[in-house]
Amino acid sequence: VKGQPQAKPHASYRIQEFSRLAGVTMRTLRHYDRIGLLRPTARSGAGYRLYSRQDLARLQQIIVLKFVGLPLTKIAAVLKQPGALRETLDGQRQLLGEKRGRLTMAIDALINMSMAMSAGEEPDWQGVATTATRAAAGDPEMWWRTYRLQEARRRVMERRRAWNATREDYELMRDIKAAVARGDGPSSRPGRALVSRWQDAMARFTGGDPELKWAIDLVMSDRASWPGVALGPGVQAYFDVAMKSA
Amino acid sequence: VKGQPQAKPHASYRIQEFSRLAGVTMRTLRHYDRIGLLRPTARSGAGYRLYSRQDLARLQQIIVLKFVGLPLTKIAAVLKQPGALRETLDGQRQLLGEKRGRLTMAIDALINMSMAMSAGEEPDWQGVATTATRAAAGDPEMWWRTYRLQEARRRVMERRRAWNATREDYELMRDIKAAVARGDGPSSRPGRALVSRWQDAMARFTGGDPELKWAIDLVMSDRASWPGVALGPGVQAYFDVAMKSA
DNA sequence: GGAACCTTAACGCAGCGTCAGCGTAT
DNA sequence: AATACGCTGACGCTGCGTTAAGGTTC
Repeated sequence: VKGQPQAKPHASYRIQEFSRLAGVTMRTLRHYDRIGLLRPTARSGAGYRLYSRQDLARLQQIIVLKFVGLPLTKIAAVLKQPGALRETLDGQRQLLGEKRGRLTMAIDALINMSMAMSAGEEPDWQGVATTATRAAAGDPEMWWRTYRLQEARRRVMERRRAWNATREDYELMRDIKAAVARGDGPSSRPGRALVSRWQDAMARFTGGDPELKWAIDLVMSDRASWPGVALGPGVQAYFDVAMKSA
Repeated sequence: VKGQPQAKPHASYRIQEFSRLAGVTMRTLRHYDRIGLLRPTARSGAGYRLYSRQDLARLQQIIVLKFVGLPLTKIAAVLKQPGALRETLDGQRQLLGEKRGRLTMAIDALINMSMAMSAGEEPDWQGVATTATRAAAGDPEMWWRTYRLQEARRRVMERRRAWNATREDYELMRDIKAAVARGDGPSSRPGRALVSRWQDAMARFTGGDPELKWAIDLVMSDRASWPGVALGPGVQAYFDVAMKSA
């Protein structure tokens, strides 16, 4: 009755074959069906689920979104409203970054405990407990901020290594310094042009990476602790404006 | 009846005060009580839970162990058998490292998708899906290993930056090279002494950090891809023996 | 006697794994 | 008639949050 050799035309995969094809379990597929996340294209007379190629494409999207940590309900939402995808993913990136920060803290705690025990001491339960409760509460206390800052610095440095500044960039810095020296602020007429040039440069630097943008923002907002890299308050003002309106 | 001003002597904290003291919710305390993880020292006549200082100490240990990702059942186990603590923590370190690796992969995936979308393209759903299923399965395929390797390299490099080699270390390397040149292998009589010196040096380098040891092992086992750092197969043999028997 | 505090019991949550009990295709 | 495959419940798991309905202390 069926003759096609390769391409199954319609909705020809039964659940087992389909699950192996996609690398998920059958139980998962039934679950997705029940909650309405991925309904098979058709059902056989006996009620067998019949999946198609389109189903596979959709399932792969689901897998990816699950991999980046989205809950199934949000996955359903973004698949229904693809316009919100960008935003959702960017938010997710932020979130994963924080998670990684906490993981790093936990790993560091383990290292410290390990070292203490190697030295025959008791681990500092109380100290770690304080850090832990703060981190769990998402408390923006010193410790936590420090970690986010570290992560942010790491990212900015990484990017900077892979980056080679163009002549434009140097000219921009020169022009901004000159403007500051003349007393032109970022909201003056020539200043606004500089701000927009700065934004362009930043966009090139970040490559449209919002996490990197956040990182830069974080690092710059910590300028109090920057040692010798004083840009001067005038230049700083340019940065602030460029950042806020970007 | 009670007169002590500061130090509550016996079991004087009721649940609310105690929860605030420790930074956990009352519900959590009740939960721990029910599952037998942390029973209050006493109960009042009316059945109120009464916690003591010892309870606080134990709770802090629990908090720490939870922070590093141990499930409550395992926490109960290691608190009952403190001898297994070392091992448990080391295993946990390994596990968290892997988790962080997967998080990094997810973040990278997000970055790639973000870049694709910025360029007006569709994200590579299928490609990411493959990676995702492999990572989820803990599949020791290329990708996965690559990530573990990257992490391992990062750790070794980090440590190396903070490390300054002593004269002993240089002498050790010289001696080993000499031994190899003479044809003495790691199982020869003089060779065994060198192996044990190497182990000592490694112990100093890792500071008793098993994750770092794993990292070194991983990086070294990938020697095929080391570019110019050829130690020569003779030296390599020393390393392998030292590593295996450490 | 009212406010603040305590108790137990029980449902809900996310994302499936894992039976159990029963049809279907071949 | 055996075997592999499919179906729908329904409970279990983790670590609590969150009512609900009621006692205790001051």
